[in-house]
Formats: sequence, C-alpha cells, structure tokens
Amino acid sequence: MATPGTREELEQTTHNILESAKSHCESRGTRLTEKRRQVLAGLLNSKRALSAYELTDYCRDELGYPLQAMSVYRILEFLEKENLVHRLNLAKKYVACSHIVCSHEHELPQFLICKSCFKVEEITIERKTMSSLNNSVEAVGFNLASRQLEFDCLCVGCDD
Amino acid sequence: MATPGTREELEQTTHNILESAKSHCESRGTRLTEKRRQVLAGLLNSKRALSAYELTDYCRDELGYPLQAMSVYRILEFLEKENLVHRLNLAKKYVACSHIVCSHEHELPQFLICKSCFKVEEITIERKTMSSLNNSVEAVGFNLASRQLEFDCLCVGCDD
DNA sequence: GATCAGGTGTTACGTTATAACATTAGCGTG
DNA sequence: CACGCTAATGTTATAACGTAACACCTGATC
Repeated sequence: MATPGTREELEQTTHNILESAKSHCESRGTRLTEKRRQVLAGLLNSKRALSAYELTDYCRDELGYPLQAMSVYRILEFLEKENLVHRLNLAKKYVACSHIVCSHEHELPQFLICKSCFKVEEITIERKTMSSLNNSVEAVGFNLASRQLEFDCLCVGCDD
Repeated sequence: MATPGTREELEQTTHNILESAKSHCESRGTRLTEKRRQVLAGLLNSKRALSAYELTDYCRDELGYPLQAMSVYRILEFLEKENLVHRLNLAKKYVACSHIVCSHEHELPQFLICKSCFKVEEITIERKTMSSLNNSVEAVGFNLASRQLEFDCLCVGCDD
C-alpha cells in the first residue's frame, strides 16, 4: 500500500491497525479496552514519539477524554507487553510499533530518535554489524539488555 | 600499569588523575576549583556511574561537604565540557572519563551500562562496524547525534 | 578600591515515573 | 440473578531527575 496522503486515508489506516491490535489482544486473552485503544490511537496518529504526559494532553484535548498520567503509564505498560508500542528510554517517550498489522516475524528494529523533534525512524541494521557489536560487548563480560537499540540522532530537518 | 589493588594505590591513582585534570583545565584557561575537584573525585572513586543526587550524598557523607543538587549539576556540566566526565543519557548518571591521564587521542569510546548495578565499561567498536551503522542511519535521513553510543546491558554479575 | 566575570548559594518549579490504596467493570459459576 | 473473583481504572501522594531565575561572593584587572 502506498503512503497514505489525505486525512481520510490516514484515519482509515489507523482504524485498520487498531482492528489488528484488537485481534492481537483477543488471541492472547487480553483486552484492548476503549481507553487503551485511545492511547494507542494517539500514538498512531502522531508522527513523533510522545511522552506519557503528552498523551494525557492528547486525550483531554482531542478526545474530551480525561485520563490521568498514572492511567496512561499503566496503559502504556500494557501496550508494551503486548508489543503494540515501544518505550524509548533515551527520549523517555513512546511510539506505536510500526509492524502491528504484519503477522509475520521481523528482523529486530533499531530506533533512530531525533533528539530535537522526536521524530522516530525504525531501521534494521545488518546482521553482520549486529553480531560484531555483540562480540565486542560480550568480550568484556556484558550482554546487551535488548537487541532493540536506540540511537540519539538529528533528522535532516533539525540538523544545522 | 597494573590494576591498582590496595586502597592506598587507588587513592594514589585518583590523586594523579586529579592532577592531570587540573593541568588540563589550566591549559584551557578554566579552573578546577575545590568543589569541582571533589565531584570529580567522587566519580573517580566509584566503580559505577552515579547520579547527580548520589554525588550530593557523596559530598555530604564522605567529605562533610554540603553541596546542593543544583551546584552538582552545574559542576557536572562544567566537567563534561572539559571532557573530564561523561553524561550517560540512558542511565541518567555520570562517569569520570577513563582517559584523563592520557594526552594522546583515542578512538571514541562506546559505553556499556549495566542497567541493574550501573557498572560502566568503555569499549571501542570496530571502525568497520561503526561506519556500517552510520550508513544505515544516513540512508534514512538521520545523523547520529554523537559517535559515543550507549548500550543498555547486564553485566555478568547481574545477568540471571 | 571600583568594576566585572566567573563561581556558588538558594528557592522554586517542571518533567518523568511509581507506590499505595480505593473503586468500578466485566465475567464465570452456583 | 446474586455472588465473588480478577482485571481495569481512579485517586492521591511522593520520589527522582533536571532547570530557571536571581542573589551573593570572590578574585582578577584597571
């Protein structure tokens, strides 16, 4: 499918992803409740990573839906366990997983985070590069906590 | 030089490093004041990364030297500009640079941070690996904000 | 000794995150 | 349907990390 352009197309896409997310939860015996759905939709509609507090603002402003930070954190924790969102430690923000609609397995993504505008890009680095990195890490008695690395970046728009 | 063992040897080493740091500042027209020296010493004497607030505790407890968080942050900012300490964004903590005494240039270090005990190891990854990574990043219109990467890890002691 | 810059003290506040406990909603079972 | 269990959410308080703003002090220079 081509990159969606109009607002209608975007919402259609978001809607489809939310349906996929719902099935995903049902198949795992968990529930994508209305509020969880709203938070996920907030992330899906954003081009950039959002903090938990930005999501509470989103719910209040866009949905007329008051949702306190505590609840948002709990919901994000749930969504992360379901592999529907990723928590970005470097930015202290959250993004929707970009592969919710795909059922097949993916290479593990690495996250490029623009430290200025918080735009996020998922890339897959070469297997060879990853294993070379892994060797260096293990050589000194450490293990990568996650294969899903985060890199502090500047995107072309924000780079001077 | 062998790894220092006794407390005396360790303190001797710390002392030498602090002298190097002092010269380093003088040559750049900046001042390694007593408080800045104390904060740097705190990091040098620690096997793990410390937060700004842990450093205020260190000053209060170990030195009988009250130093408020605000001051510690300012001092850390100074020390980082002088390349005497590194700020670890992932851990939100700080470590002394492990190359203060060396005058020659180094390959840029990458930091392995144990997310459990905050032990930090500096490694240098292969130039080839680094440039491969860099290519993947630039291919999607991003630039690494720093060549000094940080990796969330678990050290052998903390790994289950 | 007047002035100026750098360093530090002090207070307040903003942001991110979690703990603890109360309440409500949904769901199966008798 | 009523009961009771668990999951989900509400509510309040607080911890940890970080910065803004302004006051004061000290040391160097003219």
